[in-house]
Amino acid sequence: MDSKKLENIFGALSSSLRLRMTLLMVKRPFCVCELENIFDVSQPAISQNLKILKAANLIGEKREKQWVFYSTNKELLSSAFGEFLELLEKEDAFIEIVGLKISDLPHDPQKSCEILQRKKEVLKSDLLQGGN
Amino acid sequence: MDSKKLENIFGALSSSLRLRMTLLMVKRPFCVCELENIFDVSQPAISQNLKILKAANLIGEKREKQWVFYSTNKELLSSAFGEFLELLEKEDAFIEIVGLKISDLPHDPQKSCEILQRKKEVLKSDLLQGGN
DNA sequence: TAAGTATATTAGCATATGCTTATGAAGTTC
DNA sequence: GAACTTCATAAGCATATGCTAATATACTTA
Repeated sequence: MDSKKLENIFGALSSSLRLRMTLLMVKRPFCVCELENIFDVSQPAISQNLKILKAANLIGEKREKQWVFYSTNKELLSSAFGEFLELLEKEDAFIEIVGLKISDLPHDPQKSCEILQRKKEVLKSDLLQGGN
Repeated sequence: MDSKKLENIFGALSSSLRLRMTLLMVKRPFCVCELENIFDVSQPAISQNLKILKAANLIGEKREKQWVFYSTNKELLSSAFGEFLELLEKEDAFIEIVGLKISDLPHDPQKSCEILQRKKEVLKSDLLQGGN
């Protein structure tokens, strides 16, 4: 579970529609035509949002006759949140994320900013950035 | 913790920059000028993203001399995720979210869709929608 | 109080998102 | 295999998002 996967999960759950769909599909599998009527958006909108949830691995699908049933992957949610909370505790997460050791930076913001500015000029910015 | 608050939290964590900022500020408080140099975006971009994190209550701020120090509200994250997982288990979450009892819907998608379509025509859509 | 520093806000712009309508593809049923 | 149903994809458009540059505000210090 890298941070890109977490980003996708959080992004998938950041819309009201997808959050409600996720909370619904945890109860039992639903097909697209049911979801379309429950949430009062067009069928393509449902499909598109299911695609986003699926890309985040938050739902699974199962074809049955002419229907496709989608259901929430509850285990993934639990484990993702758990791993995120672990990441918060992890002492060296700082290094992985910004390429710095926490001990490199004094608490005094004046000194800290000087160090960072120098570092910024030396290092290429792509070492620090991971896109958006 | 209603679903709107969860939405804000997930939205706040759905960008790479804000996710990394959150993981960083859990280690110790940081001021804007430090963050600006760490993440190689402009100072206004940092302030704007801090504002989003703060609106989701994910960070707290503490003024000290001319600096404003921001730090991650770790407890909120734990409790938010916990409450979301509880919501997934909650039997009647379905009712709150879509205004229907799960027992109203047969598993047979053909019958289920018919019921939903009738319900859709009867009920105003604003009972089912919560915006995006 | 003037100058300097840190942060916030505004305006503007490029890109992303999220819907709708139209269409395509795949499976079902008669 | 033709009509029907279900779902996915594409095109188009309006709005949201996220940055930068410019400016304002607030605090600090001499």
